Amino acid sequence: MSQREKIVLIDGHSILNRAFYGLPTLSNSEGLHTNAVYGFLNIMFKVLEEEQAGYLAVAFDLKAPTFRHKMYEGYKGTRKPMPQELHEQVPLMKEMLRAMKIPVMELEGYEADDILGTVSRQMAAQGLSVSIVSGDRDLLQLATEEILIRIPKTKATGTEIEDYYAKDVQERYQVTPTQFIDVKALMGDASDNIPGIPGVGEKTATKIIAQYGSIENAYAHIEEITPNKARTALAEHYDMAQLSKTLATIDLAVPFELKKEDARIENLYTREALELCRRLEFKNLLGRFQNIGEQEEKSVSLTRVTEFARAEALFAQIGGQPFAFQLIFEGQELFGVSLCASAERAYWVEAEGLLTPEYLCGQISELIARASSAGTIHLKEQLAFLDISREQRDKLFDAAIAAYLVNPLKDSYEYEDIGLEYLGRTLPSRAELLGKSALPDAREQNADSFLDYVCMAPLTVFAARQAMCERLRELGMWELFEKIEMPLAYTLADMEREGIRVKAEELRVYGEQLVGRIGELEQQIYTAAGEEFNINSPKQLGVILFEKLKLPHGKKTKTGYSTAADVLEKLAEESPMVSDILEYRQLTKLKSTYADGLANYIAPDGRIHGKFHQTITATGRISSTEPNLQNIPVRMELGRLIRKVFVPDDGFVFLDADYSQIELRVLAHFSDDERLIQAYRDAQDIHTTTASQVFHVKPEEVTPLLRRNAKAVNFGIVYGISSFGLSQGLSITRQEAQEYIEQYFKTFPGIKRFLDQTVADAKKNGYVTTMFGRRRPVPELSSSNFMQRSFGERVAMNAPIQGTAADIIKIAMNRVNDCLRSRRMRSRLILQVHDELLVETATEELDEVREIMVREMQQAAELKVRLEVDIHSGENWYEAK
DNA sequence: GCGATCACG
DNA sequence: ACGTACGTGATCGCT
Repeated sequence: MSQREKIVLIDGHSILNRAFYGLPTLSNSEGLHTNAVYGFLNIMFKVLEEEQAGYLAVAFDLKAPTFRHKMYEGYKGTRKPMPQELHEQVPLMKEMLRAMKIPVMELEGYEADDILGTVSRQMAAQGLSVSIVSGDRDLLQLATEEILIRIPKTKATGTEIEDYYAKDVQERYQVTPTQFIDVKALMGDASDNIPGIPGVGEKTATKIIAQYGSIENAYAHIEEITPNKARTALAEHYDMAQLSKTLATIDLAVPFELKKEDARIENLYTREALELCRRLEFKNLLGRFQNIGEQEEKSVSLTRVTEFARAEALFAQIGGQPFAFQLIFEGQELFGVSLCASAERAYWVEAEGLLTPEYLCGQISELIARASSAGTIHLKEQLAFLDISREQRDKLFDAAIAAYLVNPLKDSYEYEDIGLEYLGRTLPSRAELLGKSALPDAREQNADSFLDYVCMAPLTVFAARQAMCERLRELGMWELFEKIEMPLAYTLADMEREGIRVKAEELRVYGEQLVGRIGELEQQIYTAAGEEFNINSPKQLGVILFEKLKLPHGKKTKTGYSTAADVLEKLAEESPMVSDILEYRQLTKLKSTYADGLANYIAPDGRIHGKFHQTITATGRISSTEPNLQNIPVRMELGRLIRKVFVPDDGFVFLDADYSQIELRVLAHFSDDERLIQAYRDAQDIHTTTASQVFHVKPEEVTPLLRRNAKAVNFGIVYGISSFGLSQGLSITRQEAQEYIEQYFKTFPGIKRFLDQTVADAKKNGYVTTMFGRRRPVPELSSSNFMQRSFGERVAMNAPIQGTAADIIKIAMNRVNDCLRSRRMRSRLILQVHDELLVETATEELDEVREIMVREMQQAAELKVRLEVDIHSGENWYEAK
């Protein structure tokens, strides 16, 4: 390897561009796009490591016109503007370079190319070996025997770099680097608006220059040039060719000087750069800042406590101080508890011997009772072990819920996410510390990492809590957090503990009935197809339907023909087999997901204890898993029958209450639209009223079809209307859908005003909010991609509506649950399905519970229209709907 | 692990 | 021109 000192010169905009288009969209919690900066840094680090260079500088273009503009007004005139997502990353990139003390070279009147050309010559003259990194092949003209041009390619497998010294250019393009200019001048360059010679492309240009060496020499031998077309073109446009050559020539004598010493790489990993990497959430790069991390690392002492007396002393010592804790468990089994009352000292008390799980849980409950506050992560999951009285509840702080409210778009709210976001610290994740091991194995195999792991959560929560609370206050979400979301954690824990009773035997019988019919259909389908195949494979089904049977195929998916229900329904007339397939699909769905699926979740107590999640959805709704009890069939009768196996305990009945069109009512409230509000005040059927007003017919003349259309429009409005979406929903043309929408907005001008205003505000702020202050960031709104931006607009319209409805039912859930429990009633809230609550009601409490549910649901929020609640009782969920 | 499909609000 | 209705989760087939 050469002993000469090396300098790397980077073509800033060009590499940012490459990185931007080569990497998927990436943004941090502030909604800043970061993929170009990230990709740039990766390319930069890769090159520096490969070359072991001691010097580095980056050149950028400036906005100001260059000498080329003065020479030729069309120069770069029609170039596409940089997309906003890339544009906003340019200042971030420069900030990062400044933070790393890397010189940024810019000069008014010149392009980065000219600076790179000039500086590369200066450096080479000082005896350095020079590499220029660019995505732009125009720079190949700068290659010499000493100056290397490096062109990175972002591929799926990583970044690969093409290297060009002068001889490599010759080899690859059959011309010298200098001649490369002449080639470009002849063929022109659309992206730079270099005009070139009409009719001359790369092939001809290369041939001419390879033969004659330059445009000038070619012109001197103009009569020899072939083909004829090229000869006449060059003869006619020689002036243009010379202008093009001047435009395409990189200026090597720019009045700019890079001082070698300024470009010396001292330490890229400065504190400022670390801060910026944290802000941009470049997790993978943080490891490079290890030294700083270590300097920052305060000495934290972790203590494992296994003796009863020491545990007693510890609990006594923590006393009434604010603290953070984490119960560590798997399933029902508690392994111990970690806790801390300072950021420097954490303890792990292992459940062992005299330190029984019951004792530890009792001690933690006791500490909570004595303390003014206690923090943890994922409180709901720990409540099974704790006994926290109603009065103690508001002392508890769940950092996952807080982090979710601050940014509901993340997919994880573990301690490492919180450490990074609120403390700027990269903490080792569970996978890094323990791998895939179960807790007892991890404890045995690596006691030190296990101790690190269990202490991580309380230390993080203790340190981050204040910042998190401040952030919630700044964002106007403190009350939402304190009054709705934290209490909800207890309500959800109660619901999960109660579960819902399921008649296992009846469920089995239901499944058996399906099996018979599924077998019949299967045979019919095979017969019609003339062969056996897997009907559940869209791929195989597509081949049968659209290739073998030659049925007309509708839309396609990425992987082939679509066989989705809406496509098949339009084909049902073509062949009875298609109807069989649709029925087959329906039945197998019921069998696998519901009959068999649900049976797997019935616990020994005869009940299903599904989980409700509070930190999943972008809008504030809760979600349900293991199993999902929020998507039990109801729309089709056969599916709906499954609800008969969901039954109340003996001596109880179900009371099921649901909000009537809560989202449209929320919209009426937000929009203040007189007609919509009046419609609700008059207690009319809202879809009929909409149909009557939009289609200008008397209410009594609204046909079922008109009502159906109006209903679809109302749905569309709530989803963030678009003519395309509505046309899909109604199977009509986009033009017709557009007319419906225009008519609708004419009828309800307040709604149009509100939706427009909401989108405008969202674009200005970058987020939307609900009635109770819940936020949803909408980073898609600043996208230059039409599809993404349109999605952002629909989200901006929908999230405040869906989110406010979610806020309201959460309030109602807390109140209903609290009311039942504080009155010491036997009835229990057991399910929530977005606009519906199910209470397992003691027979003797039926009237009282009905009153409580209706009252609390109606009064959960005060809107400009009444919140209507429909309520039904029954011996099972089917009857109670 | 991901796409297609379909169950719900 | 672009080409989707908003929000979820479970199951299946396939790579």
